[in-house]
Amino acid sequence: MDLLTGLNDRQRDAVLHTEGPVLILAGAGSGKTRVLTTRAAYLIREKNVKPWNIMAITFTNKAAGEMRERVNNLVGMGSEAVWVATFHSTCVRMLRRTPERVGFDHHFTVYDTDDSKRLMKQVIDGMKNVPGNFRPKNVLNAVSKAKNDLISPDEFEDERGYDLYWKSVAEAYRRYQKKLLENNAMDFDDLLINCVKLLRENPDVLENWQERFRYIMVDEYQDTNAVQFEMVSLLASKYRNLCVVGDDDQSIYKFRGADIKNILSFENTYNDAYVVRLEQNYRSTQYILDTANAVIKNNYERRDKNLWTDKGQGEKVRFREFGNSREEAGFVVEDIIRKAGKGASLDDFAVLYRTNAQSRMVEDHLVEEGIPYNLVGGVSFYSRREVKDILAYLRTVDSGRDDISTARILNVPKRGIGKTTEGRISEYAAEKGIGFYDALLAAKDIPGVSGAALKKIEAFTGMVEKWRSHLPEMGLSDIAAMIVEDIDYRNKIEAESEEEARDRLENVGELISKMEAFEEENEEVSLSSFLEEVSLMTNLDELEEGTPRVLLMTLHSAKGLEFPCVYIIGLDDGLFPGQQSLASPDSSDMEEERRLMYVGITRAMDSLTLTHSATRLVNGEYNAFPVSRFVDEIPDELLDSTGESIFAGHRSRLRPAAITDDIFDDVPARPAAGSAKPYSPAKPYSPAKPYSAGKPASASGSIDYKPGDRVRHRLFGEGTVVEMVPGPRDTKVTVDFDGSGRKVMYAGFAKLEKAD
DNA sequence: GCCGCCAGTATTTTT
DNA sequence: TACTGGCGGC
Repeated sequence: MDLLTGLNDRQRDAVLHTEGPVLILAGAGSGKTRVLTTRAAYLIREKNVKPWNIMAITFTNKAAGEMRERVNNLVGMGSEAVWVATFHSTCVRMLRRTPERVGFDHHFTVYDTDDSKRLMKQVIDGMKNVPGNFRPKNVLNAVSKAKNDLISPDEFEDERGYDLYWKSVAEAYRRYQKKLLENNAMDFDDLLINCVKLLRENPDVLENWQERFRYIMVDEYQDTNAVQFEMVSLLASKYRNLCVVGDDDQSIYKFRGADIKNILSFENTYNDAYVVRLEQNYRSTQYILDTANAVIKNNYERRDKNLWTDKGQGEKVRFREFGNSREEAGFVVEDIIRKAGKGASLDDFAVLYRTNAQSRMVEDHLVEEGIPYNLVGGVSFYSRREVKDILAYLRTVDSGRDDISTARILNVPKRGIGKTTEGRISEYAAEKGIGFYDALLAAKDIPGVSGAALKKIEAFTGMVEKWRSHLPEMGLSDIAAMIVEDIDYRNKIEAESEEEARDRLENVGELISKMEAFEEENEEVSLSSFLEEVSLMTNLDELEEGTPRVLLMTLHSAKGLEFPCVYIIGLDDGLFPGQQSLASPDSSDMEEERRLMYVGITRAMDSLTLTHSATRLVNGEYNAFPVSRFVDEIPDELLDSTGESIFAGHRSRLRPAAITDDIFDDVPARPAAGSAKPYSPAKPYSPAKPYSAGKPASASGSIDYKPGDRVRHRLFGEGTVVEMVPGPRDTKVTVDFDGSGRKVMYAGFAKLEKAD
């Protein structure tokens, strides 16, 4: 039974209990992925379950990827038949088999948030008598909420139609769904909803999938919403071998429709459920865990539990206060430098914050110090304009029913087909009940489309038809290259904006490389399959390993990750917990913020630092904030907060770090935080590309050294340049450091100085 | 049809 | 502060 060696009793229990409903309450860092993967292997090896009868569902591609790899390693032969996928890709795969059952054809496309917004805008523009303040984003939010609760447009109107505003939302919702169907497209929510619909309305299909998935495991169960719950329930209702894993304390996606009650009341839904609690934490030190426990126990809506570890006490959790956010960020960066100087790898560090805007200040300091970092979040590669443009071309070529994509590129790059013409075409399309692209093909019959416009439209459709005719024999990267060539993208984009052109073209190049890679990795490549994979990608999936770098991300993005050394910045009442949760009459909003804090604390393995800034620039104006209440919830004996506060009363518990702290032993003393200096804006800089790990903020820095030269680095001291390789964005420099050995770094980031 | 200016707005976001 | 979207002038 070598599978079970190394597991603790509880974990073993969870693995061995294979039949019937099982709830695994897995605290942070308690080895749940290991349990899930071992469980799959155990089912196959010891219980003779066929690999294809096992399904493991996760939320992120990343989690699915990790699980896949570990299952492959444990199971060996046949492991690829185990179904490991995200909710959304599971739905796509199920829907692709029989899309006609829910009114779609095999080429259906998946709309991302941007596409959905465009569509909703079209819908609203086509409506009369809309209320003021009727913006696509707001309407879409309401619609998404309704969808997550499985409420149809009609039900929505029945429930809330008495109010004029909500009546309009219901109408927009209805029209939006109709348009999606006409465009043969589904938004993210629809993937789940249509999947549930497919299973509910087609007993034969349901039966088929139930037979296929006899053992179902769901990861991060606390984040499931009503639709996901329904989908899992349907699939599991025949064999009832449903094993869910989660931690109610880590439920942080309520705003996306996640319902914590799904995990809290699992035993009510399945009254014969077997419950296993995993409470031994393998990640953090005792001080860190005690801190996490102290904070989370203030929540009412949770299952009581107590995480423990045998890792030892460790260091106390540090808390530092500053007068402004610049000092706060400066401290964090100096501290990282200090620790890195003592031998820590930059990969050991993560800086976590509540809102994305907070990254800027830290980025400034990192850039200034020449420390590589990677920002998770922001604009993802696949949402960049130029990438979406090319993808829209591909989608148009692929299906011709995706009006949003076709409309997007009709005049991109500019070819003189403006709003007026576009309006006439969509009007005609609506009149005839045909698609936008088909209306373009019939442009000559459209009244009001003049000779010049007609010529341009025909040139456009001519190109699309040509590309389409090449589809059968050409690879998709070749098609893409052909498109870029035919539309003269290079010149057009350079004419538009000299400055961004280089970046844009690089991104387009990268997209084509990704296609080539996709063609190499997959046996059966079609344009549709590529577009499908891409539509379900997120910025978290673009995180590449490589040059050691500090990670910057929101607390939300950090869930599921761990780091030896974690900084949580911005512990200000009003920022974290946020203003809305403070003002909310619903205590569950504050509880969600607290869970977020819990998630943040439990990311840390050995070292955790919390910081607070008394003043902060928010939305362009200065605000003063008290210390976060979450800090107050940590008992004094767990905190290293160095002295007492010089702030008058309130919650501050300490004197500013600079006065008593030895942390700044190698930097000039700075003024006390209490005497907050007036803010001086940081010097201008260009932010790093979020998706390009460790690449430089500005590649333009002058390089005055060459292989063989002696150079000096901020962290590693002096060394000799061994090699310099120019890369797409920056030059990779290899240096043999006298003290720290050989390192590879990007020139723009490393800020090497010539030493002689 | 295109470009530029002004006004409005601003958490978190697995897919 | 920083970005986006709408509208008016050319």
